[in-house]
Amino acid sequence: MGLVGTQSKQRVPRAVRERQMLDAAVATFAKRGYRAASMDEIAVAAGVSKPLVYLYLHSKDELYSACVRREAEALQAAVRAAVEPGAPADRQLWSGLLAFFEHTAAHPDGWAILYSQARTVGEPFAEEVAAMRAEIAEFVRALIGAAAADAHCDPVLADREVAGLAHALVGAAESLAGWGAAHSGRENAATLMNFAWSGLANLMRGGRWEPSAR
Amino acid sequence: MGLVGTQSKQRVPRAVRERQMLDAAVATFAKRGYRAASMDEIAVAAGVSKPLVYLYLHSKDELYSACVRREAEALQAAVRAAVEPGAPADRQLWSGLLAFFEHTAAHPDGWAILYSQARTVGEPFAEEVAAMRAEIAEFVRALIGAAAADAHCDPVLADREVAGLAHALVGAAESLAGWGAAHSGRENAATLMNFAWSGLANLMRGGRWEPSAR
Amino acid sequence: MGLVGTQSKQRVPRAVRERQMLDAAVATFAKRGYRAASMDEIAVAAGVSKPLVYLYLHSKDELYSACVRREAEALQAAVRAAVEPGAPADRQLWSGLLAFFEHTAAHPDGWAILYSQARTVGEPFAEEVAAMRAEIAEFVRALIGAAAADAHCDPVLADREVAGLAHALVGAAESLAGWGAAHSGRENAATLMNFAWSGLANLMRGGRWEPSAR
Amino acid sequence: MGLVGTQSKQRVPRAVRERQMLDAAVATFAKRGYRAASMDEIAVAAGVSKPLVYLYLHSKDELYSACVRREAEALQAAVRAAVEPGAPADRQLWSGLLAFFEHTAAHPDGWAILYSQARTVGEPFAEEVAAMRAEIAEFVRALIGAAAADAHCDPVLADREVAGLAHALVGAAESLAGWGAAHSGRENAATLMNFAWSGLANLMRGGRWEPSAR
DNA sequence: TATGAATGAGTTTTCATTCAT
DNA sequence: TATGAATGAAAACTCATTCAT
Repeated sequence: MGLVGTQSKQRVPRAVRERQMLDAAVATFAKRGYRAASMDEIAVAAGVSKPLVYLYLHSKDELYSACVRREAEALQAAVRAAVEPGAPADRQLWSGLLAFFEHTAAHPDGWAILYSQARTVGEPFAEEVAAMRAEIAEFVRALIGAAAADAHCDPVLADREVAGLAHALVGAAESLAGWGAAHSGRENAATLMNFAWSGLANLMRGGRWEPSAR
Repeated sequence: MGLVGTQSKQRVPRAVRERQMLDAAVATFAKRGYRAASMDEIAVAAGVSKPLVYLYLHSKDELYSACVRREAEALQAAVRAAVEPGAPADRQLWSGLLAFFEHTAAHPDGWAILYSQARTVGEPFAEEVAAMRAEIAEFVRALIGAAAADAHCDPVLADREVAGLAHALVGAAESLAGWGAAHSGRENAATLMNFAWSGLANLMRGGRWEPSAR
Repeated sequence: MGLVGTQSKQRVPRAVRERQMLDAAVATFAKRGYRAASMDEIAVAAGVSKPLVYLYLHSKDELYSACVRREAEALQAAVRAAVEPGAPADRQLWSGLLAFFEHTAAHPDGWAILYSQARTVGEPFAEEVAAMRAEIAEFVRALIGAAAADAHCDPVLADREVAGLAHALVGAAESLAGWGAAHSGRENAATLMNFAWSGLANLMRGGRWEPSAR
Repeated sequence: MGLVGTQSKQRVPRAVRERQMLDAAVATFAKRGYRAASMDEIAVAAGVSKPLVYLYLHSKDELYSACVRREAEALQAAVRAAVEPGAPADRQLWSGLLAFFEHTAAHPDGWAILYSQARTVGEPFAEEVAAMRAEIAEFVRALIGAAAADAHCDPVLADREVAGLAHALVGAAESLAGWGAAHSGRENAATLMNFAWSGLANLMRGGRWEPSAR
């Protein structure tokens, strides 16, 4: 006794324990989903007793919210850190996408919580996730807007159209992140840029695909 | 007694009852999510007793699977019916997208089950949904491949690249279907075509966006 | 099989089951108190499973409220049935007290719920009990008022004074009911009448005990 | 450091800390009831950590018992101090009642513990309270007995009858203390004396109310 | 003297599912 | 075909209590 590692009831500072719990919760929620994950399982995964989880995180809802907040902030931080503010719009978009795919590939459980699980309607944290998604979409929207301004694009794009494009791009990225977990972030980012960028460029030049256009 | 409308415990043919139950289940699952929806609530919504639901649909899982199957088939049928086999690829894509957006807008509960709810991992029907999604992606992939062949596109697109594009397109459509519920299917479809088609066209011509391209 | 009494899972009509549950709940709450009584124990005492208790009575709170309501109504009915409306006030009071003591002696558990347990502050049914007590006090107050009017009592008794007397009488009766559970209702009623009635009579004649009166 | 008021973990003598804890416990038990009050809440209210409460008071039960004991002794001391041993019986009763009502009005939380909460059967301190109540009743019984002896009351009152009267009086006082919290102790005491004393006097003179007495 | 960290045991409540008719 | 009656199993959450410092 007295040796490091001999602890039976480890005494660990609160901050550390909270991180352990969040780690365990993210993994468990990712694996099972919100409703199917039990507090019991999370506590076991965290290596503590259930009451301690409640003492620190208060409820299943708050625990999930804390997970979502942490993972969303990490993702946003990664993307934001990657983007060089002064660079041309396509460069910015590329950097952002690259960071996005690399982060989600590196943190699949966090991504599962943000994407697959948290969409679930009816749960009390739905707005937390919706807000994060809206923020990301707005970020992309601003990028597209800036690019359009750069290009002096003539038949100005309607706001609603830009917003729609942003949502489409976000959805495409999310889908690729899920599908392409096995592929490198660079490949995914390139796919999306190829897919989207010349479409955007064309749009900005005033070109439009017309349904009647045979 | 015996008069039409006087019976309280109606004897209704099995097929009709089953449809009532599926309707109620789809609505309830869409509103609450799989776990949160209770068989009690579904039975009440269907206007029958719980044992009858079990008699016909056997279990919550099977019930949900039946819902997913029905809604997935309806969506696929709608898309397939809209596409003219002989038409040029862009025309086919346009028709498919239009049908997709119109169907999801017309059946938001069905769409919620396919998209939001059913993604939830860990649930036993996850594969049902994944399969449907894969089928749709494959359909799109085939379209793109056909278009590429049409265009005699020279630096042949890698299979993996085409699949990635297909997934991106599907994700973009899904995202738009959720975001743009308020907008007309035609608008959404146009947005996506503008967004995606010239990118594809450009790709087929061998143009590529390059990260190094400053 | 087929013999009466061979049931393993008895099928009993809802009304009967509800009464069984209320009986068990009254006994258990009386023995343990509201918080200390567990739904498990009540279910076992009622000879059913816990879910059935919840199916019929919805929650511990509602269950307790139902108990209080039932016992309060029974007590009030017993007292009210015993009082002859036209009789002189002392006669009415006597009959009421007698019925009160006999009923509480015959239903000690019900009385425990109304008196000992239900006074507990902080519980959500407190007002239910307070209301019943107020109703009884009001009934007595009316009796005293009527007696005073009968007696043409001269220095009219202040309303507040009458109300105070009524509360004192109720408290005395409650105390006796608890203490004198072993004694006959008739004895208890006589004790109270002797204790209280000539005091009232004296008051009505204008006599008052004065603190200064050595 | 070392300056008065600078310490955060105050070193306070045991006696003082114990009083703080009892004060907090009395207030909390009064507000929530025995079961609903948590040791956590009490510790917070006392401004100390939970282990310290256990160090000094050992368990929830013992803590509650200590509260009951302290409040009961304070009430008894107040009543006893007010009664002049040599005075005539009615005078003694008057002084005791007055002190009782004034003390309970001044210490409503203490009274709540003794009266409302502690009656709860099934809890391990029930006897503590019952003992106190018995002691008070005995005190009153002695007073009545003395008065009867004073009055050379002829048809000697049976012991059981005197005890019953004492209990009735105590219950009346308790009821008034709860109902009449808003009224002055003097008013309440006067109400009771008027209510009870002439009844007692009459009894002692051999007068009895008879059920048959129409 | 004083406390942050930790838990075993128990609570109320819900739900998918079945039996007897 | 249809249902009222019934339950096993498990979930979220709380609490009195103790250990290590």
